[in-house]
Amino acid sequence: MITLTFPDGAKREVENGVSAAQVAASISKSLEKKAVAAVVNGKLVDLADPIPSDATLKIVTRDDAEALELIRHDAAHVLAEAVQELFPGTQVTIGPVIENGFYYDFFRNEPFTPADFPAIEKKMREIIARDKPFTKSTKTREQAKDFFRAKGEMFKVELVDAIPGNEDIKFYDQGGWIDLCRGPHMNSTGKIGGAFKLMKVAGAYWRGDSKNPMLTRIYGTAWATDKDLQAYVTALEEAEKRDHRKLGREMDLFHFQEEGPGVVFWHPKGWAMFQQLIQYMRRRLNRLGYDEVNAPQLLDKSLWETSGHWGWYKEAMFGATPAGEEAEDGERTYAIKPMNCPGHVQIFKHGLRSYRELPMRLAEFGAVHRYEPSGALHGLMRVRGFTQDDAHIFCTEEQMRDECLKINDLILSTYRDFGFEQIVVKLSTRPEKRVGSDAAWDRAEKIMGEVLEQIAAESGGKIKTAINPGEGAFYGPKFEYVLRDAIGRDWQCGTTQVDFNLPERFGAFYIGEDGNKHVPVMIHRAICGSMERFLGILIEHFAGHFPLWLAPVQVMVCTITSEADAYAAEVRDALKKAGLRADADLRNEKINYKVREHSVTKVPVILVVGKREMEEKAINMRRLGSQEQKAMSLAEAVAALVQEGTPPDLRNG
RNA sequence: GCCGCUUUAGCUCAGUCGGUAGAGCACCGCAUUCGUAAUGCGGGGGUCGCGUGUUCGAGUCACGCAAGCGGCACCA
Repeated sequence: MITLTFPDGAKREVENGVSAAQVAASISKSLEKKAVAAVVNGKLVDLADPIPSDATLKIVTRDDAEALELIRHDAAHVLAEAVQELFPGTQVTIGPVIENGFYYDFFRNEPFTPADFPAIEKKMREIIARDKPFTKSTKTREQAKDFFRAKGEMFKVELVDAIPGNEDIKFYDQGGWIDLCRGPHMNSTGKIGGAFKLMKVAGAYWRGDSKNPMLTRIYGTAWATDKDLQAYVTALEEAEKRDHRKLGREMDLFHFQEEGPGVVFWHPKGWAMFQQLIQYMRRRLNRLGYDEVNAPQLLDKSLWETSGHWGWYKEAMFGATPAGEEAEDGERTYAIKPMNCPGHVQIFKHGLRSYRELPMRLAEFGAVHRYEPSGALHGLMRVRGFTQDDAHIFCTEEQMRDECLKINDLILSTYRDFGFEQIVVKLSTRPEKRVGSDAAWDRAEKIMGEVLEQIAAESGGKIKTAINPGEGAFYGPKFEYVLRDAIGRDWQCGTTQVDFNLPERFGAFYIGEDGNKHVPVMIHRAICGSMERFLGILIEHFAGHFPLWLAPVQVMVCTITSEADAYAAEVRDALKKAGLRADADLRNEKINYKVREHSVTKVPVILVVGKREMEEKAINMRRLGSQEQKAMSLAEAVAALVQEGTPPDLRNG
């Protein structure tokens, strides 16, 4: 006999090796019917699995949170069966659960298209209606491979080979259709229900490697209830509405055009925001002992050979030579900078540096260009020309830890100023492609690891941390700061990279207290990362409804009749004089029309002026997203807007 | 870069079987001076992404290229 402990603490003695299904049946008829899987000792398992020893047991019903991933996983299997039934000869590969749904990768000479979805979904519903049980069996490695070879499923044969030797080769049968699977599954296909939908087709490399063949991936979403599915679809539509490319056009912030793939044309309004962002960062850096510099856009490629970038990243760099055939240095190849570090090392190297000058913090809003793969480009989020809020800190090894913590404070407080509270810090360790000795990497990673622990400890559990093995830069380990936006998407923005290599490669040194030459440690760091991308994130985070200090046009003064034109200009000028970005709409249009137009372009404050206001030196204020009207004197309005429009770093308290 | 899809007016989109292009908004003009999300009337605007081919004839069909979109891969 074994003892089972239920979530409520109740215990029960049962025969050794009974299944959760039998336990459920022994508790009640209704539980037997509702049970779809079980959690044994914290692990999700099949309902039919025998329970070998004393354990905690939770019977999972379809309504439980644990069932959702099973619904999705089971749906992936049903998708594969449906596809093979409809399109014989299609090979199946893998079909995992992902956030909000599942996908399945198929190999077929003809690609699928969304036009195939209705037929596939119909077939899936048929299979679900059959409500066949999922039954598990195991095969030996050879049996498994023979089984798939016989069916021409060559990708599956490869998968069998990839399963670690100590693991069972498990199969799930769902009414005759059988797939290799680690499990677990619910007890029958009928439990999947109807709240699923195929979403899109896409290409994906077999086993995630671009050297492998391309498969066709079908993505689906699946939920416990139709209501959840509908909520998800609605959320997607909402996300689409705040797409920064759409808002960028509607708000007249920027554009792209064919002659400049991946480079931004910033319009006056977008550039106003860009400048606000830079000025905010600049003020913060000034107070923290950074010196702003500017290094050349174009430098002889030898500098990048020295840094190692030419070796690793040549394919992703823009080269440049003089265009005239008669040019004196026609033979020389320059590179447009993809990074600011070599430039900053040159500034550090210029003149003899003393340990007294350390830490030396050189900051630059550096425009860099990278030849990103065409398929990677995505609005402002991934571009070929962008501006980094970059800085390099030259310091001693002893100062490194403290500098990393200061950078951490700067990054976290910056994100807070923009309303990002949920942040994850990840430590990326040495990649395969790297420079420098293992001893140097050991030291750097050790210190970074300790700093990471300190960051987590000091945040009181608010900041989550993680390790990304092998994801570091080629010259050193790095912290990646990932923030979560208003609709739950994660973005990697800030980064801190510790570098024991580049200063040495460039022959940078300082004179120490002992009178000898020492190589400094270099810390690379960015807060926003790319200003373009950060603005894209802000646009989507705020859905265009920016806080007043960031809004491209802060105030629009609208007249009701032309009688008030002169007064409206006076109001606008008063606002401008107070440092606000204001404009006046004196067009001969109805006030409804003006209110609508400026609301559509998301101007946060509309000041309406008519005869009444003109006579009283007053305004009538309307805020974006509200229909409320507030009458107040012009002086009051200016004072209130100046107060509200003050950037967070300049506010008192 | 890879797979798939898309590209028609500034924007959103229609355009049948291959017969020489259309709407709404925007823009311009006139009228209207009006109190918080679209005033009316009139007008101008397109080498149908670029190129080649098929055809008597191409926005429409084929091929190539480019850019964009959705993924994958990549992201110093």
